[in-house]
Amino acid sequence: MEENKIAELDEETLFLVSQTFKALADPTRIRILHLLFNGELSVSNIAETLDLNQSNVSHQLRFLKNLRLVKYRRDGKTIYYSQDDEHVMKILQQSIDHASHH
Amino acid sequence: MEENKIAELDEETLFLVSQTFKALADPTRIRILHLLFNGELSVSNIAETLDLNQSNVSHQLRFLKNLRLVKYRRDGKTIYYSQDDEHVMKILQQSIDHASHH
DNA sequence: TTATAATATGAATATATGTTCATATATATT
DNA sequence: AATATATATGAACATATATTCATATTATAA
Repeated sequence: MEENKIAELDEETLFLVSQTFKALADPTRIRILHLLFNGELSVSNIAETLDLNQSNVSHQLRFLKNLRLVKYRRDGKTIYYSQDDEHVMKILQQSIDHASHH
Repeated sequence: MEENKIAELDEETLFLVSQTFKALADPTRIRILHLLFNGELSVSNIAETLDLNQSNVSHQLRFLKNLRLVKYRRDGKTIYYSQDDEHVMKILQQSIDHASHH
């Protein structure tokens, strides 16, 4: 029988994983993603709902967009953001559930 | 019918979740936890294996211990660390698998 | 074209974080 | 008791990060 040895961690995977968790490591970004559970929202809508600076929200959304955790569509002057990574959203949901039971 | 509305995020849960993901957001800590998939290891063993400063490993282990992601036992001069949060370790494993397929 | 609204961007800044260095603590050995 | 080994700790430092401010961009409406 072979040992159930865990595979090596290559540099690229390590970077990707750490970046993804970094996205989830900030309260503001968690709140934004948490909001997007309910569906797409405009930047100003997110900012109002969470009582955040528009610029701040825009910066954070860019961060999330670069990691492809969210996507957007434009409708006139308004840009609607929505989730774009089921796996990460599921992990976030699980972790919130897990943490909220304490 | 009611809408499937997502519950509010209270301050404490938000903090806990962000802290947990912060633990997973650093490459060094990911490498340490990844090593611990295979079982308990001493501080010096971790440091050697990952080619890290002993002090650095010690600091990171303290961080992980404070979040109860790892636990330790002493045997003489040696202290052995091991994983202590199945849920988080499962999430890490999933995320590594997910990321390594790209 | 001018004005208005929604969003994005870059610079500035304060704070957080990761790592190293020097040293302290705890245990074992002689 | 003196020495050696394993780990922990605190200070220092460099870098990263989150937020704000001022302004640019893009699209609509007057």
